[in-house]
Order: sequence, then C-alpha cells, then structure tokens
Amino acid sequence: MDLGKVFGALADDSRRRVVAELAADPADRERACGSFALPVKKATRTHHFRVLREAGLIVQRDHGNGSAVSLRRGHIERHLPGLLDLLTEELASESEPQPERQSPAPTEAADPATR
Amino acid sequence: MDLGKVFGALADDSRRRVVAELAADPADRERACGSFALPVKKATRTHHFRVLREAGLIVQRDHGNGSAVSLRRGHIERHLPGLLDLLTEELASESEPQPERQSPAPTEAADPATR
DNA sequence: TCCTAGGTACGACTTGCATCGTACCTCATG
DNA sequence: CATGAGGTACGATGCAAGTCGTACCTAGGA
Repeated sequence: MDLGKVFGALADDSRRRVVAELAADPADRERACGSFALPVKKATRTHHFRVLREAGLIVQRDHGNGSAVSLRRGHIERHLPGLLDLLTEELASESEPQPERQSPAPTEAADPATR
Repeated sequence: MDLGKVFGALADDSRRRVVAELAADPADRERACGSFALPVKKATRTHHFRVLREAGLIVQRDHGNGSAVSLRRGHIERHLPGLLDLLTEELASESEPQPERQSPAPTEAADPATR
C-alpha cells in the first residue's frame, strides 16, 4: 500500500468522488461503473478506474458487457485507518455548506495560511 | 481546507516526509527549513514548502536570513482528523520493515489487487 | 441477425508539475 | 566591508498525468 500512489489517486476530484460514494454505502454494495456522474468521457473514466485499482482502493469485476466496482474497505481500513472517513465527510459537507452557527464563533479565526 | 490540494501535496515523497517528520514531534517544535534531508536542490525545496503552505499544512516564519516551518497541527486535526497518524506510521515503518511474525499469518492473504 | 450500450486499448494532445540554474536578497561573521 | 550561507523569484526543461477520439470487443435486445 503505497501512500504516494494512494494520495496521488485521491488528489483527483473525479476519483475522490468515486471512492467517497463507495465509502458512503455502509453495505459496501458493488456499483456499476457507469453509475457515477463524472464530467468526463468513457475513455477517461476507464483511466480513472485503472488508477484507483492500481492504488489498491477498489476492485473491478466485469462480465463481458458492463462492469462494476467495489471498495476494498477491509484492505484500506487495515492499512490506512480513518482515511475513508475523511472522504465521506467531504462528500457529506457538499450538501450542507452551513451546519448552523448562532454565535459568530470563527472556526478558523482569520486564517493566515501563509508565512 | 481543500482535500484535492492536501492530497496533491502529500502525494510527493519529499513533501510527505517533511510533514511526517514534523508530525512525529509531539512537542510541535519549529524546524529550520534546511534541517530536512531532501534529495533536491534549494530552489526545489522552496517550491515544496510553498506547496505545503498553500495546502494549509504548515506555516513558515522567516527572519531575513534563514527560515523555519512548523506544523499546523490544530488546523489539520480539526479538519482532517487522523491524517497525520497515517504519515507518522509510514515514517515509523521505514525503520522496522519486519515488526515480528511467529505464525505465518498472512496479513493480506494473496492480494489480487486488481479485477 | 443487426444494432446498440457499456468498456477497453491505443495514440495524440495539452496541461501541470518536479526539477534545476541563475540572479538577487538578507543577515551574520570574519 | 567583503564574503558566504540560507532563501526566494523567475524562467527553462523534461516528464507525467488528464482528457479525448477512434477503433474494437462483448453481451443483450429488437
């Protein structure tokens, strides 16, 4: 399990979304490759699934026509515990940008972010 | 805190090593930029520190001559809990490749890794 | 049987990124 | 003051990666 490959794979928005959606399903159901709404063409989608496979994040099973992917949850949790939680939380926070905040408590307090 | 930027930053070996070494110090001490043994030239090192800054992982403080970096541990743990543990564990496992294993318990059992 | 949907393989193109040389800056030290 | 160490900015370069078109394959349905 190469951290460089894993982070490299998850640096791409489309690939991160695929893993996040798979991780968000507690039943770990297999999903058809075409069931992900990615803003890319077929050939690119195939490429992304290949990168995810080579990073050890998913397994792909194909039946001549059509193919499906599933998350290697056990493998990931064993080697990189907590990683999937980061992805699912990002996916969840896309829907609810503002949880709620009565007091103007600045979560980050004028983030300098740089030197 | 953009996951894409963070993972992109940590996909590089040199940058991941910097963050891992910073994270491995429980006292969160500031470290001189030159104190990291990276196999790159000065200009490249400057570039890497810039990427880490822009990803929100470190802060850099410079005093005319010389400069030092420190980990934004609170910021990271608040937004991406568990991330630093993955890096410190990778750093630790570089030294001890074989922890010990009496029984031939296969941790991964003939990993297919692909379809 | 023909056609279409879903995927893959291959090559081409374009962009981004890691790397470095060079010039320049600032400070401490001799 | 001159020098050198530590950093940054900028431009150049080479390679990797994302994207896509096209051709081809397989299976299922009209």
